[in-house]
Amino acid sequence: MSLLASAMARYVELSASDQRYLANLESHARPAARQQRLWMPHDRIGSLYILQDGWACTIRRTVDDERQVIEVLLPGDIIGIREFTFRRHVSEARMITAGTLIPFPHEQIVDIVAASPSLAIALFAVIGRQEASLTERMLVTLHHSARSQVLHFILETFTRLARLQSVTLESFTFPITQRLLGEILGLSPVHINRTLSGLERDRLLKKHRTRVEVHDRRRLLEEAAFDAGYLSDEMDGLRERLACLRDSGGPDRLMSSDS
Amino acid sequence: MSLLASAMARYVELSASDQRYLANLESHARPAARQQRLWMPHDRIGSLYILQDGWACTIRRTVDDERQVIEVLLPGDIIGIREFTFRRHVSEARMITAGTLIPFPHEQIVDIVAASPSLAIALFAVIGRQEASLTERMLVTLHHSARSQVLHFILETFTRLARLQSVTLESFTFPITQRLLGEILGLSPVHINRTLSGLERDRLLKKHRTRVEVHDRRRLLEEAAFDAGYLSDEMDGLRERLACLRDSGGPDRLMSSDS
DNA sequence: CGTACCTTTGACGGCTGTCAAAGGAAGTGG
DNA sequence: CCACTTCCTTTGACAGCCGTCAAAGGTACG
Repeated sequence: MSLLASAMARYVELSASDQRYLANLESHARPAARQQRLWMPHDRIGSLYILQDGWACTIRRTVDDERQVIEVLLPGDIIGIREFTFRRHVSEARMITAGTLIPFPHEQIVDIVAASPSLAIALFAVIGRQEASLTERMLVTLHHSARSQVLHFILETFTRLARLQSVTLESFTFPITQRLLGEILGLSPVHINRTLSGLERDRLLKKHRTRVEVHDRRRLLEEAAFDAGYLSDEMDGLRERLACLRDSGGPDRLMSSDS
Repeated sequence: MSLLASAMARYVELSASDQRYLANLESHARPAARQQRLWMPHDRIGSLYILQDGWACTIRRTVDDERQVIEVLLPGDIIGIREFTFRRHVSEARMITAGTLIPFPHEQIVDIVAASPSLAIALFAVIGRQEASLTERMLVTLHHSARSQVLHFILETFTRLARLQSVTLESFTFPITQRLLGEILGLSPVHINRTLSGLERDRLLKKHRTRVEVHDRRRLLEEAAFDAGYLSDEMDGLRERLACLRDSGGPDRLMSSDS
């Protein structure tokens, strides 16, 4: 199954035509350079991008031109789904590492929603998880120390990575500079540096270049106050209701606008 | 047109059957007391509520049992739309003032999405605005002083109110205690008090009981760094695409599960 | 090989939290 | 209608986390 299809299948059953549709979308992948910009604030909404490979992020700027990263995107995520109902972007989007993108026009969401209730609900689920992730970050940001925030973000990212590929806490890819980590958590790069030094001094973990090595898993989990509940795939009642729809013979017109 | 219908009609054209469906939903309104709880964390997802009258909020708790308000809901908002794709609530929801609620089972979203692409897209638009509001708060929270945060929240709330009823900046309803304002912005009630005192001392505005009176509109706008762009109703291309669907004769089965 | 960016370290200041206590307002029950 | 209780508001003192400024060394990319 394709990357996107398996992301959606976490939430709903995909019909054969749903899967064909998603596979077809993915057939137009193209490479993206490190730091490449996908859009800027005030740009008209055009393409959304499925991130097939690499890391990306969306960014907002304050009036003082400070940067705040809103979300960090990993393979399988849809870049821009947050804003497709707006006329213009408020955020900036760019690649963090080099990678691969699958662009598709934002109006196509309308076709997807019209043709497949299952995919529509899966999109709601995707957006809901993104939003939950954001509220979780807000909670940690407003009520915990810089140290907890750093640990929390590292654990969250690890958990998301672990669903995509085989990774171990002892050492995993983490291509986030200290400056960028500051822009994610809303902290100054100087303070991020002090915090990471402290974590290394206390033998909790070490970040070197583009990797993180966890040395004391138990204390890490303790201090991070991380509860993966908000990343849960579980839904309630919706799959069953969708099944009813299918049994009663809903329409299936997804491939009609196929390119 | 009903409250909910006009909220949705901001984003898409509603067919006669869409409007009938929403009007039918609203026929089951019931009163809700001040401070009434709608659900608690870990409750199974059951009803969503359309807020017809009064103010409500959703809340998350940190591990230290501090409270963080995630969203403040005004008449026309859907309480719980954020979490309907989860199995259990992570947030708490409760009324701020007394009001009126229209409950409906969360699975019904599936029927709506299956039957009306327009309503489905409108739901995406609603969720998108909520999320934009959240990222905006995050931006202000992480990069501006308590004073700016307070001004920003007051202006945002005023702007939302102004779309519902005729209100003037000079004096409008604001049933938020200083403690609650602290829980919204992630600040201590003590500091909220100092900040409000400062704003009153500087002749910017005065909050007394359940009202806010703005004395210096110009400086308020200046200091709040408020840009209403993220509350914009505008969409791009989606209405047109929905119109194409209608012309090509999509299904219309909304009233089939009517109660 | 040079330039730009990232990391590291020190000094200093300020915004905001915590603790504590008292006065005021509002809702409750008799 | 009054008394009581609870919650909200206000004020002062003090501490600490984190931002800013500055400078230097390290690393990577062109």
